[in-house]
Amino acid sequence: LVAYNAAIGSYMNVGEYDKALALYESMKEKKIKPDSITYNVLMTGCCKMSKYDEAIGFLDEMTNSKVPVSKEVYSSAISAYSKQGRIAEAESMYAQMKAARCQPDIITYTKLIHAYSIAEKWEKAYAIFEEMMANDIEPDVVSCSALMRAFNKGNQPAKVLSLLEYMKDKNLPISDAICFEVISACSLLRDWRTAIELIKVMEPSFHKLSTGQLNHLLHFLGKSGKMETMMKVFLKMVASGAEISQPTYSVLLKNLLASGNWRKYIEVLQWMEDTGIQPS
RNA sequence: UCGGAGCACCA
Repeated sequence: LVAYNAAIGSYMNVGEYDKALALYESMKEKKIKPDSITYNVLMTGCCKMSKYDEAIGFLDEMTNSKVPVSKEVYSSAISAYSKQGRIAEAESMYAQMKAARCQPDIITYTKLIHAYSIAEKWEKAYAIFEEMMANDIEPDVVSCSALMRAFNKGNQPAKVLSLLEYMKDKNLPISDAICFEVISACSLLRDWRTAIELIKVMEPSFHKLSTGQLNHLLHFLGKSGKMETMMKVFLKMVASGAEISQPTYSVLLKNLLASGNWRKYIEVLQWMEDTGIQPS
């Protein structure tokens, strides 16, 4: 059983849905009864490939064959529904979970918060967050970032900033995800000063950021007219030995052009050529 | 053996 579960999971991770399914069929032929882990692996695998209906299909098979539904499976089902925008069904899974006396944990709560963020219901997301705390579960950095996402999508940037204060009080680390949510919030509030301060705090860990994140940062700085800071960050990227690719140059050039800084524009174009990157 | 958020340009 364990070997089957692991193998099905591996096929799912590399996108071999048919092979995973074949294994599932073969285990049934051999009278090996799939357990809740088997079903959860199948469901999460389906979700990764956006096969949500198939995921729900496995949930049905699971309940039909009386396999007990674990909290992991409830959580996966909540995601499967919410990612399709079926929030009512996600809510009903949560209700069933409670009815089955299955204790939601921090991951379940985070998925619910995320579900409401997809559904653009920040009030509901916040209510889940409070429910979680009422159940003596301490928010962590992931649940906070999920709630921040919901706040930003609902145009509640001030709430993002107060959540940030809460996190500082609790000594929660400020992850890069949190940072980008806060930057988005500052952007909505046109509060560049707070954003720039935050970027300064992140500076020592620039080398850990992905290229996408660095480009996002440059994009934000440019958009807010902080050309000097943008160039400074860029030079730090170069100095830290990061691979600078064409999209990074595009962001720089676009912003320099928009701000009318054509001298710098030409200079950057020159750097780009020097490093052998073709302009698109 | 299984479950959670976030990541730019372009499209």
